[in-house]
Amino acid sequence: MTRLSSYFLPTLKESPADAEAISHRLMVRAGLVRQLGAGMWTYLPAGWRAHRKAEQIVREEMDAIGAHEMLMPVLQPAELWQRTGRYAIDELFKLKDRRGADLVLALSHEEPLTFHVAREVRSYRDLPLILYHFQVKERDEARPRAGVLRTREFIMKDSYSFDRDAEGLDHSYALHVAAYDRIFDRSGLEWYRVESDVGMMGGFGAHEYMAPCAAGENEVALSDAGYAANVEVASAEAQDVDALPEALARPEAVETPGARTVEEVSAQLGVSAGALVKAMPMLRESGEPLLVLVRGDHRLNEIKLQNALGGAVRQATGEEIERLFGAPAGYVGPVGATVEVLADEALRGLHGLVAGANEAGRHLQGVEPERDFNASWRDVRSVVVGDRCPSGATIRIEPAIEVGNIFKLGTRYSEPLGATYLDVEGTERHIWMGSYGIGPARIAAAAVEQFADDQGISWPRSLAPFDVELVTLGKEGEEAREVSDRLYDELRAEGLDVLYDERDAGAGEKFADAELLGCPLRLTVGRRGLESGEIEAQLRRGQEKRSLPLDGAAGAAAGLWRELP
RNA sequence: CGGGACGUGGCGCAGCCUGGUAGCGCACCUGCUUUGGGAGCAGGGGGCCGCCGGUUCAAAUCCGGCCGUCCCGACCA
Repeated sequence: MTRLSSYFLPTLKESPADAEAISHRLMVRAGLVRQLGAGMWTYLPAGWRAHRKAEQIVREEMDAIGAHEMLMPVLQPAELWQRTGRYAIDELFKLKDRRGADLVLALSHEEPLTFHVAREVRSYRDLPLILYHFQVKERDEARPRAGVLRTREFIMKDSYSFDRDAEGLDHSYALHVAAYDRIFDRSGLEWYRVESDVGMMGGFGAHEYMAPCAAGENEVALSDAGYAANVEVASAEAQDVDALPEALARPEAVETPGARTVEEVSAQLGVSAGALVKAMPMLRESGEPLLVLVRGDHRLNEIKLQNALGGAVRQATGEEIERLFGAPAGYVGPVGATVEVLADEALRGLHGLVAGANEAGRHLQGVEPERDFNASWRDVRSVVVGDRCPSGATIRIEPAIEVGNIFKLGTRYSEPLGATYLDVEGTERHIWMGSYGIGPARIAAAAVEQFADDQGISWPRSLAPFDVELVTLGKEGEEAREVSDRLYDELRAEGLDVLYDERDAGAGEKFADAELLGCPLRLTVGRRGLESGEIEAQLRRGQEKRSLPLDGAAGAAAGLWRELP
């Protein structure tokens, strides 16, 4: 029985002062969630219903690819994490029990599941296997934000695939791609599957599922030709530099006193930023200096750089620049450089460039790569709007929230945790793994972000906390109330989840609350409609109103509901 | 972790500069009226002014420290 008069749905007329993101404001205002602390959120009954709707979609599609649901603890021995090297992660909550034993709160569950599989799986006959659970994750986030979008504790569906070899992993990965595509279609979201960085998960090969929305923390590069990648890894053909200076027979020095930045140099010399060579002094993990070059109007993408180098790099400090690169910051350049030089592909074939002269207050004009300096060529810049994707279509960039991710882990965890099996020949081999996450809370919040209007939330049918909100304007003892009570039972008999607003409140207040909560269909029973034998249906998305004959209204409403987005 | 802002009934805010019995709107409770788009009138309840310390005859107000929360950036399985 979900009668609003006895339900816990505390709605707010005004947004909390500290709420910025649309989903943050509306989910609080609609009475779905409440904050307990930074990055710590309570789901109130209606919010939890939406969360569970998302979970159920995920559960059904995981089961459909033969995955098996289970449950693992959040509290875990630190030792497992020390073995995989992930104990050092800053986001990992670490604690001790009363005897002083080291424990962690899991931020993901590769370690415990691999531990179990290592002990139970012996033979190739036990593989492949896909296991999953919905469990709380704990992450000591540097900055929780945007309500429920980035929290320190959240529920995640994480599944893990265990295969005999790389081909098996490819198959498990493909199964997940298919399942995830269906999950996000069913959830009613606008979404993209994009190429992504593997990040701290390790492994090789990854995609992210992104829901475009204003509050998104990620940027995705997209093209009409179907290109879709996180800008962290996106690759595209650069636009030409307009007004490239004319080529010179050899580099010529020019005085550029005080000009250290691209803006200052291009202004002083009157050339476009794209005609400059931006030279960034970096240090590899080993301490080896490395000079990285990108076009002046481009930005270095450190993730792409690290992936290209296969190791970590960092920017050199001012002191290191003078000592290892032989020039003050702002005047370092590739011509005559004594360190390793790595150049971005977008510089290839250009001429008439301006680069640091490796002495204070001077730059070189007319620089030409490959004639005036040698470098190894890599794609290490961030793509920008207007670049061309591999199919030649124009790149656009949209903010988006990551709602799911899939990783090919390989033997990243099976090796340190000893997860092996015996193959047909009796040879011991490491299990090939994949890991796959989905955040139901983010699915719900992304839906709020994508479909909200001035009146409030507008849920997709598949995620709404209730299918129908039934608003009665009749009071106890009146005909309209009796009709509403009957309709409530009939709607439930049609299999619909109904929130019945029979509060002793004004019509305006009820309508406003219904629109704020955002159930896809609102039915209104009032004296006015009954006089002509009708009740009113309002489709939340678009707020179109229709009259339904009172006779057979429940069946008609159910039919209407089934056609909603 | 760097930068910025804010902590005053449940929510949104004023009061602080210039120290002197804490206020407004919404919400809440009671009564009457009202009832298809956040009603009206009357009455009423509720605040360690984030915490600790200092200055002062006197601190929401001035000073110091701490804690908390939000925003930008860095970071982000």
